[in-house]
Amino acid sequence: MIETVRTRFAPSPTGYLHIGGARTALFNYLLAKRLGGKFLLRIEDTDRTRNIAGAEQKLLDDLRWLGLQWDEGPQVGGPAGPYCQSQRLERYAEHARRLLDEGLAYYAFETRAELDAMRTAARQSGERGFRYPRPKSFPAEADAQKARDAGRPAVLRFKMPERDFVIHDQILGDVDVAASELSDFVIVKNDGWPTYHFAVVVDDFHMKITHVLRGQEHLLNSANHMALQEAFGYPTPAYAHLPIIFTMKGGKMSKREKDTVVRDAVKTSGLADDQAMELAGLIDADSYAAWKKSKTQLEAESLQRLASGLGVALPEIDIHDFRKSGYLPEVLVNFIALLGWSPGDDREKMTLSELCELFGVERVGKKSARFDRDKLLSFNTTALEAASTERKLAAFRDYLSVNEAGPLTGLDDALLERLMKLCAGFRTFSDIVTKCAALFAPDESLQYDPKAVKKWLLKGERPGLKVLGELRQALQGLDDWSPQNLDTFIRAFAEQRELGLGKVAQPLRVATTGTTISPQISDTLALLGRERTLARIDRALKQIVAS
RNA sequence: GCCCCCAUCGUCUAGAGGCCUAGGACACCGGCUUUUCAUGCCGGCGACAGGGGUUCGACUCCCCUUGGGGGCGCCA
Repeated sequence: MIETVRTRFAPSPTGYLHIGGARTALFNYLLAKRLGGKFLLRIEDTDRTRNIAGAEQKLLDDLRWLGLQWDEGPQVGGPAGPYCQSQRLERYAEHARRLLDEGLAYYAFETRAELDAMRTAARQSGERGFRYPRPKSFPAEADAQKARDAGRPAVLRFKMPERDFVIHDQILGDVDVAASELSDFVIVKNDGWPTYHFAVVVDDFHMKITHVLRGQEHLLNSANHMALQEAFGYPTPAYAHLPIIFTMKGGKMSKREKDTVVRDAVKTSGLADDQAMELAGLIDADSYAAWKKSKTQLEAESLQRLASGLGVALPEIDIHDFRKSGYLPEVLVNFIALLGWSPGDDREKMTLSELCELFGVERVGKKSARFDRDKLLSFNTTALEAASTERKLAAFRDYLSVNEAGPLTGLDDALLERLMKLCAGFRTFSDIVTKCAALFAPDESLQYDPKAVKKWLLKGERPGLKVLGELRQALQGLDDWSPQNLDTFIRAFAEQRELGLGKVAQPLRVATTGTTISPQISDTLALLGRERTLARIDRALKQIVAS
């Protein structure tokens, strides 16, 4: 009988799904679909200190948003559940018991500080990395209790076989791991919870996982896992270690990139420390100093506050970031698929179902892939252009739903559709917002971009202001406020004064939107309506002349 | 420091010894379209890291060097 292919994605609930995780999830999903198997989702929440409330739900939402629905896992169930490791503790305990009874695991009582000291010493003196010194004889159960009573930690370590391992990797080929590189690693923590290495082996077996696709940073871990599988008599799944995703600068793409961007912005802005701290809403000068020296990361909210205070945009890292920026999920899926994989020809644009047909581990490369935001943007632009109105409308609504309420939030479908038409060529939904938000904001809140005002209204002899005044008068007499008529009117006006259209449109645009960016001017005015257009021009005339 | 992985245009990649004068996409540069922004269209620039082998022949195979990256947790 041919074994059913079963893959899994096993994130830990520490935040939103990020690009690297999404790629891993996607490849596992594709492999399962390609081979007619099942894709499972498992939550690895064995680190109680790192678990973040609500993160699991976010993870699931992001996965679903991408269209990567799991066949078994949280919220859908399945025969191998529960699918949260925190709900499978008895199983790990049984397995630990088994190893302990067979003399394949033993208690260890070092504190973290002691271990740190041992590691430092090992790294300084020896050429080898640190290996935990296995005791001649293993402590008894009673010793563990004694240690705990004395306030010492008690963990369980696995007795690593003294031999080399060969990882048969479907992407990298055979990778040798020397015995000297392996050590008696911890399988049960002091709090009684399993470590990742331990839980993953137990669960992958009981969930009948046949293929494990994960990031290359896990490569050497596989030896640990194989040793454990051997100890339990469990088969080793097929391994495939995916190339790491880099930032354009090189180096693993991680949330840290956000810190880097803001840190650099703080430095170039020359902002004083106390001002920066106030912006970020921080009170602890020491932790701020540590952050500034790249030693720590700021928590998301402070980072966001600091970034917007400095007027810099945080780079998108999490899938949710891209969603908020107005990317299409199908584009993200398409683009992420190309990070380390290619169909083998010049084809680049593919839907999820096409990917399901085409995907294969054989075509996954070994080289790490840089995440090229420009190319993603281009993909999004093209896809948006090609998408049906219904699709775009739904996506636009989704975009608005994940962004804080703005001027466009309450608009009806007809209006949103109209905006998309007027903004043809937009690259993300955010483009539409930047282009149209001013039109739906209250007149009083209008901000004038000083540069735009200077260039189009105040420069030289102020021809712009003069034109605007004349325009105001002429517009006053115009009753048919349709875009067509406005267009005719503006063209005629320009022709009459022998002015280029820009000389007419730009002063109008600045006066009515405060910026040089908006839909075509006739549409801009039509959208605004007669009264508001005139009111805005009056307001501009008054404010700018006064300045 | 030690171990492991990787190496084709700036970036993602095609290339499985002769198909390569190395193809595509993004970026970039130039031009066109244009009332702003953004699209769109046309054209251009642009790579086999270096050195040794193997072979009639190497981008493709082997070795070394160099460069890049990852791992070395009671994180996953």
